[in-house]
Amino acid sequence: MNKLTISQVAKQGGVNLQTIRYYERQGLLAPISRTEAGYRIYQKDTVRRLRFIKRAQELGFSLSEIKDLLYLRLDAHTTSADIRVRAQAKLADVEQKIRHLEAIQKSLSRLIKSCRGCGPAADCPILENLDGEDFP
Amino acid sequence: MNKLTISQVAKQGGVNLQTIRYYERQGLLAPISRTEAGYRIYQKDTVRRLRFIKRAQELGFSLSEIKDLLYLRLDAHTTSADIRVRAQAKLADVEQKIRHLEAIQKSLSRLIKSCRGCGPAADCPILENLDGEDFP
DNA sequence: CTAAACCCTGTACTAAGGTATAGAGTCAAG
DNA sequence: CTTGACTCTATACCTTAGTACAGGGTTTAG
Repeated sequence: MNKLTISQVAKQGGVNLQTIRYYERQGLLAPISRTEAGYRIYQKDTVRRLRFIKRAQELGFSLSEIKDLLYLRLDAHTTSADIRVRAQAKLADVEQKIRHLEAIQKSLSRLIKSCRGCGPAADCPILENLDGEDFP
Repeated sequence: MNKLTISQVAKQGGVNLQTIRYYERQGLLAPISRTEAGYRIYQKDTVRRLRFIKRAQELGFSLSEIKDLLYLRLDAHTTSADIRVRAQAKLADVEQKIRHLEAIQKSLSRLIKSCRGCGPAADCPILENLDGEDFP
């Protein structure tokens, strides 16, 4: 048998059962058919797709971006270059976030250095800085 | 006059009027009093506090953390060291996020390098990797 | 035959940080 | 006195990625 119920898919994919239905609503995952009673029927392949989704998420892709990737893959006109473009855009995205966080890191480090950590909070250079006026 | 209406505060603070009320609900900002009709009355000081909130947000603090900072500052027992501890925790937090994103960056870069960008999507090493099985 | 275990749909809830709208009251100018 | 600008509260909506529950139908084991 190659057929799976929703709970088997969830268990094998390591996700919550509700998540499967959620992915279906989001257009990421569909059962191949239904039983007469309306129960969803899946193939073994679905577990593979779940893994695809999880890995892409780990790389920072959102569900809607992952949906795009999945549809791109289905389209015979899609080339390897098309996929690479998505990956490059995501990389640029991630690098942007890193730069932003590094700027925050620098500011925080500077503030922490400026604070000797003694005296009342009223004199704390960190709070003074947040208050504005004086510091850059 | 040192009194401000809600829309004056919003304009001077560069935020939406609704945001002022939202911050009040979150315990970050309170009017000094109300008119007989129930209109909020603020001081000039409120604009300073708004600036405090915005700067702290830029440093990656959440509103609830900012609320903590504000209450800490009000407490006469709070020392400069208490504030520094918060800043250090936030710095650790930010550095953790940077490391996470750098790991993603590495994986994406590796995948992009592995893809020559030609041929059909079916042969794309990026998609193959997401599918699993072979690659780490 | 019945109870447990499963499945269905639809809805509501979570975090965070707001934004928008409805319906009502208030205030100042002309 | 009316119009427009302002304010009030309460509620709903947005994003993302799910989770939970209610109320019902189905399937399977004993």
